[in-house]
Amino acid sequence: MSERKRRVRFAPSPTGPLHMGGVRTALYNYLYAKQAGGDFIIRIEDTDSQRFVPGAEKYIIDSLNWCGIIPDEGVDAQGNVVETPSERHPHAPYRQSQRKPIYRGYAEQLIANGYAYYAFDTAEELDARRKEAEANKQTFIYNYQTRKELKNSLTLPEDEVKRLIETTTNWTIRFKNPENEIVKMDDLIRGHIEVNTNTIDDKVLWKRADELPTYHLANIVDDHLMEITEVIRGEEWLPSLPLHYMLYKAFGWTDTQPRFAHLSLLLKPDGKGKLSKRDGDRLGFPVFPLRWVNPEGEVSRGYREDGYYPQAFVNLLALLGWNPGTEQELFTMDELVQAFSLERVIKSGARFNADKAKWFNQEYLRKQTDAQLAEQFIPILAEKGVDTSKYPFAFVEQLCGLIKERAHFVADFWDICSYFFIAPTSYAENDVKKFCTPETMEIIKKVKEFIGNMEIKEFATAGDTSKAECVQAIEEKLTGYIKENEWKMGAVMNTLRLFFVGQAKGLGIADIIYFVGKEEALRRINAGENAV
RNA sequence: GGUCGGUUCGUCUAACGGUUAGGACUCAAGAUUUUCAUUCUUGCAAUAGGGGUUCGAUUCCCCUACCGACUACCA
Repeated sequence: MSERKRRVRFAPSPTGPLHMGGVRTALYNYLYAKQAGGDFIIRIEDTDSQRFVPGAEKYIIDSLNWCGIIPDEGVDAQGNVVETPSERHPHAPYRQSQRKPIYRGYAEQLIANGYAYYAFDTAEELDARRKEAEANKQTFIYNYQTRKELKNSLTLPEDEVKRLIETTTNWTIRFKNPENEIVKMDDLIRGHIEVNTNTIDDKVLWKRADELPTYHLANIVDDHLMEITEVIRGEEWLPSLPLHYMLYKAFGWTDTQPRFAHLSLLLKPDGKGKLSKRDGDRLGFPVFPLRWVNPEGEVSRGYREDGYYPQAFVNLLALLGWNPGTEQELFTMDELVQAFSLERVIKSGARFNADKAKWFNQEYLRKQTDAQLAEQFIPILAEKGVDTSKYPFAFVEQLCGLIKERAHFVADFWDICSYFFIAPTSYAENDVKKFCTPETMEIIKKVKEFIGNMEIKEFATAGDTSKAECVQAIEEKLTGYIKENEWKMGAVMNTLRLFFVGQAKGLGIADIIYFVGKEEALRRINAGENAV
C-alpha cells in the first residue's frame, strides 16, 4: 500500500460558490499530493439534481486556478477532462452525473451480499415518523430496530418486493447497518476513533427516482475506482466515517481503503458557528475567492476583486489550521509543498481574522517590483480620471516605490498619492488653524521666493540623474535655507505640505516637489496663500 | 435530545511530562523622521473549571462546563 502512488481528490458539489474553507481543503489536498509526487484530482459531485447551480462548477475551477491549485486530473474550466501527461484518463469521467450507470451495480452487489436492502417507504411516511418521534422527544432513525417494522425487502414477502421494484419508482437502496458492532477508525489528524453501529442509521445509498447514488455510495465507489489513497476533507464528514468504513468492508476493498484526514472548520470571526456567506457582508471581508453573482443577481465580493494577491490568499489560508513548527509565516506555493504535513494540521476550528489577512497582502505587495505595482496602479489612475498618457511609466513606477510601504492594497494607492496628480481643492481646517499663523505665512512668502529661485532637477528634467540624487539636492537646499534663517523646520514644512497635499500629512516635501515639479509647487503655494 | 469532535493571550498559533508558557496579527507607549506612514524598541495579554496519575502536568486519564459538526431519498 505504501508503494502506491499517492492520489488525492478534491470533490466539491456544484451547489454554489466555493468558499474559502473549501479552497483550504483543496489546497491541503494539493500540497499533500505535490509533496508526495502524487496526483491531485478534481471530481465534481453533482448527484443532487435539485440543488445544482449553473455556473458553480466553472466558478470552482476558476477559483482554484486563480490560487494556483492546478489538478493533474479532473475537469477544467471549459469542462474538458484534464489528462496527466503519462496516461490517458483511465479514471474519467470526473463528473458523477456522467458516471451514473456505474453506481447501481455496486448497490445491487451490496444487496446480493446481504449488506443492503430495498426500502419502499415514502419520504412523507418517514417524515411523519420523524415528527411523531419528535413530539415524544425522541429521534427517529432508520436502523436495525426500526427497519423491522418499515416497508423494505427485509420485512416484505419476496414477490411483493419484486413487484414494488418493477412497478414503482420511489424506492431506495439502504445500507444494512450491523447491530452492536464497534467500528474502529483511524484519522490522520484526529487519531483513533470508535463508534458503535447502533448509533448510526441505515443511510440511503441509491435512489430509484433519479437513478442516482447519494454522496456515500458515489464517494466510496469513485474513490475506489480512482485509486484514491488519502481522503482529506472537512470535519462535517467525520460523523459519516463509520458508514464509509463499513462500506469499504462490505465491498471487500479494505486492502486499498484510503486513509482519512478530517480538517477542522473555519469559524466566524465573531460569535458562533462556522464561517458563512453572510459573515463577509456583515463584517466587511470576502468569504469567497472570486466575486460571485448568484442566479438571482445577488453579488458576493471576492478576494481577487478586493485586491488580494492569490499568493497572499493561499498563504493565509495555509496558515489557518496548519503551521510548519517554525516561525516562518511567509511561504511561496513551492515552500508550502515542501513544508506541509498532515501531522501538523490543527484539530480545533480556526477563526478567520481579517486584519491578519490584510497584513499578509501587505507583505506580498511589498515583494512586488515597482514596475509591477505601476502596471497594477495605472488602470486605477485611469479610472480616477487621470490622463495617464501625461505621465511616463517611470513616473508611476518611481511613485509606487515611494508609497508601497504605506499600503495594504494597490487600491489604497490612490488615497495615499492622489495629490501627485491633482492639486488640493480644500485644506484641512485643523491643520490650517495650527500651521497658518501670520508669522509662518510671512516665512512662507520667503520660502516661496527661495524655491522660485532654486535650481531644481525635478522628474521632468532629471535626465540621467537618479531620483534619490535629485530629491536629496532639493532637500538639502531647502532645509539649509530654513536652518540658515533659524525658522522652525516643522512649522515651515507642514505649512508647505498643507498647501501641496491639502492636509499636514503625506510624503516628504522634497519628494513632492520632485514629482509635481517646481512650477506646480509654486502654483500650489500661491493657491494656499490665497485660500487661508 | 443523541453521536462524534474540539478547548493555550482578543485572533492565528508554538512548547520530548521539566521554558520567566515563545512567535505573529491587533492595540498601546517610546525612539527615528519636516508631518503621516514605514522602521526599530518596549509593553498589554493565555493554558476553561474540578479531580486524579506523577518528584513534576499546557502536555496523560476521568468528570463538568462551553464551543462545533452531524443527526435528509443534500453534499
